[in-house]
Amino acid sequence: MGRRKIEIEMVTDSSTRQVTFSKRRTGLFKKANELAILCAVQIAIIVFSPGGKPFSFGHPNVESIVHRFRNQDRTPDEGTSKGAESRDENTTDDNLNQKLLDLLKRLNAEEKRGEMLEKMVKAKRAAKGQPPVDQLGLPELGELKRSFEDLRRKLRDRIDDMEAISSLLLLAEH
Amino acid sequence: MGRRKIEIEMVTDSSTRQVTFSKRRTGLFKKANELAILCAVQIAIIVFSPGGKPFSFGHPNVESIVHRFRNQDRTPDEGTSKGAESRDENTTDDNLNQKLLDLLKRLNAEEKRGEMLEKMVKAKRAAKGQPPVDQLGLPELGELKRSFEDLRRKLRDRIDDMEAISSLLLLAEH
DNA sequence: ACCTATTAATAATG
DNA sequence: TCATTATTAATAGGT
Repeated sequence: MGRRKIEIEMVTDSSTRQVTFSKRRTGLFKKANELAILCAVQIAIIVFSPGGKPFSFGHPNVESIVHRFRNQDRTPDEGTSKGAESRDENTTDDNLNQKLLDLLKRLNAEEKRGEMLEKMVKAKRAAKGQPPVDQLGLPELGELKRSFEDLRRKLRDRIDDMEAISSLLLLAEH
Repeated sequence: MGRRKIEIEMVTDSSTRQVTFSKRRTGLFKKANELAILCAVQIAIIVFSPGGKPFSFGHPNVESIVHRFRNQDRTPDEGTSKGAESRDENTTDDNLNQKLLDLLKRLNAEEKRGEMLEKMVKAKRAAKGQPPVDQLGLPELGELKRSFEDLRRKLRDRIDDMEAISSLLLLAEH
């Protein structure tokens, strides 16, 4: 739909590619907005430009949709209301209970990890008098970084768990 | 672009709305795929149908893009390499050092908080024999939920800190 | 940024 | 949901 038809393959000229990206990103976000309004649905788009810059569109916003997606909350409004739906509340509450236990287990694991990091830094400091972190050797720096990244990953998972639990608690509250 | 022009407002007839959703979702994903290929970029779309069912498109996949977005990793290839940039490394490293200390302080604070939660649950269990969480009274449930939400907030903050630290460590590694 | 010839998406219909 | 097609909307290339 332009002056001539183009093949769907990488645009080789980087300047042209950037222009194409801008135009098509605009078009895509416009389409997404129309879809959201026409059909009253939630939608999120994340795209990184050729230069690595993030662009996003969200209706109503990106985070809530990512969150909903991660928690896979199916809320089909297809209201085939079948009254008296086999009270499987026990299952739900068992899940909640199990999730709490898992969470606490992870809390302990990560406390240990946090202590490890702390010890590591302290050991380094003790060994070299009062050397700030920038005095650490390259290998240790790498190790420290990996530890942080690992811890961060675990924390993210834990946050997801907590969100799930919060939801369940909210439900339990009526 | 159909037999007649339509206004961008919610389609009232639910059947028509579902059809519109299907068609436009297909079109949107196709456009997203073209954008990804033409411009060699990463893109993710999450959309919930009018019935609440999740649909997603990801190039190369949704999760990695959401992750990259959350970590806000800017990797602009705009290589305006200015050599020898005024060595303010001391400032940077002092910041890093301070951030590490702050982080460790928070780690301790949250370990305590985690223990509190654990104690709370245990106390409840002890008091009532072996009652699962669903046996907690409403006030206690609310309290537990608030604790979780508070802890979650703190964890989020800590993740931000850790990301900053990771970046700094990456820089320090050259 | 803007223009516009041309292609592509899609609303209505079967 | 699938196919057709009249019509509108997006956009490639040029300025």
